[in-house]
Amino acid sequence: MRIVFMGTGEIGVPALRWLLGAGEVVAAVTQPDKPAGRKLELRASAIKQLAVARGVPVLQPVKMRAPEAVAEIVALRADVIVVMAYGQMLPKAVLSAGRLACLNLHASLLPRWRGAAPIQAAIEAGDAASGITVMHMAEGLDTGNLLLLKATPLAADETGGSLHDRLAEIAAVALAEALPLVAAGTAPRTPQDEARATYAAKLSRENGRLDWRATPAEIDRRIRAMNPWPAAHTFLPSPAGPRQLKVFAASPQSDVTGSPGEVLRADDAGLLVGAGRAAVLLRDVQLEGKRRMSARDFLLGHPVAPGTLLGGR
RNA sequence: CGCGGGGUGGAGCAGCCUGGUAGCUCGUCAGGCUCAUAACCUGAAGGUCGUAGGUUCAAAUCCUACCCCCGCAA
Repeated sequence: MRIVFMGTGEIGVPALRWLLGAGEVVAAVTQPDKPAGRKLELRASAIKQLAVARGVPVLQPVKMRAPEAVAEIVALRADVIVVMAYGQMLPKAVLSAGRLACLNLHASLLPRWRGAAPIQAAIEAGDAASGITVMHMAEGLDTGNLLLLKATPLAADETGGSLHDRLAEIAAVALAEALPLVAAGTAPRTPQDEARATYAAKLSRENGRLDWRATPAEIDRRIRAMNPWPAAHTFLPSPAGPRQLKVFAASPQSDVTGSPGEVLRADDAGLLVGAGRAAVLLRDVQLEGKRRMSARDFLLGHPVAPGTLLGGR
């Protein structure tokens, strides 16, 4: 089977790796290298790096909708096109460029959490489970007919990072189950229930801003969802002005009461901060310019007096 | 040359501007107090102050180059 893999994000790596071992990957299509990192050096996507390492041809069209780009894809005469976290909407001409199918792997149980940030959305919403959906691509945003879904329960301490990594592996397994069905012509094509569709918009740093008026449980979910990126954050007052403090782990404290954002206690256990009508214990933090560390270590060198108000800027 | 913070005993930080005995909070070890303790008291070990040069009588501190870590922005 001639397979074309289209993807950019790290989450697609296990799926591509599985494909490389299972079939004939005739090309990997990924976003152009972009300046990234502190030096703004050009960086190749994780997908490109893997493809190059395995000697698979790489295509990096700037605009997928451009006629030349479409022509390039069509010329590959793919049997199946597999898309995961590619980062661009695909024109109809590309969707139909796969002889048997054009599949998309999506990191949620569709139709819940269509869109760019389904992983974080599931955790922040407190969902009991997430998963991978394999669907036949359609022109809309994650609206294709369903082929199969593989669910995974969310742990109490689930983070965006842990779920991301797990779903990446599940995606490979899901693909391994879906591909034979496609080859046999027996792949299901179940329309999504539009009424149950929800959307997870692309994240920005603002999504990580902590609102201390929220309940401890909500704050904990946001912190876990945004860990490690874009990371939940608040602001710590200092003589030089508010400094950003990222929070990577915290525990809700229902038996403590404090006003929103007020530091109630700072000790070996961490920073106890008023949240909603209760409190949250910050255990893993990172001050801007510093490395991530336990709240305990942080406090050794950055004493925070009880009464300090977090969040103001 | 995208902007900025930082590299100081095991950990987190101060000291640097205004060169001249290495400081703080913890940790570790030993002893003491205590019914006991993560509490308290006493003492001890442990540092080429990122690397390489330079200035100086003298450099953690000033100058130059390089390496590494991190925040922003992408």
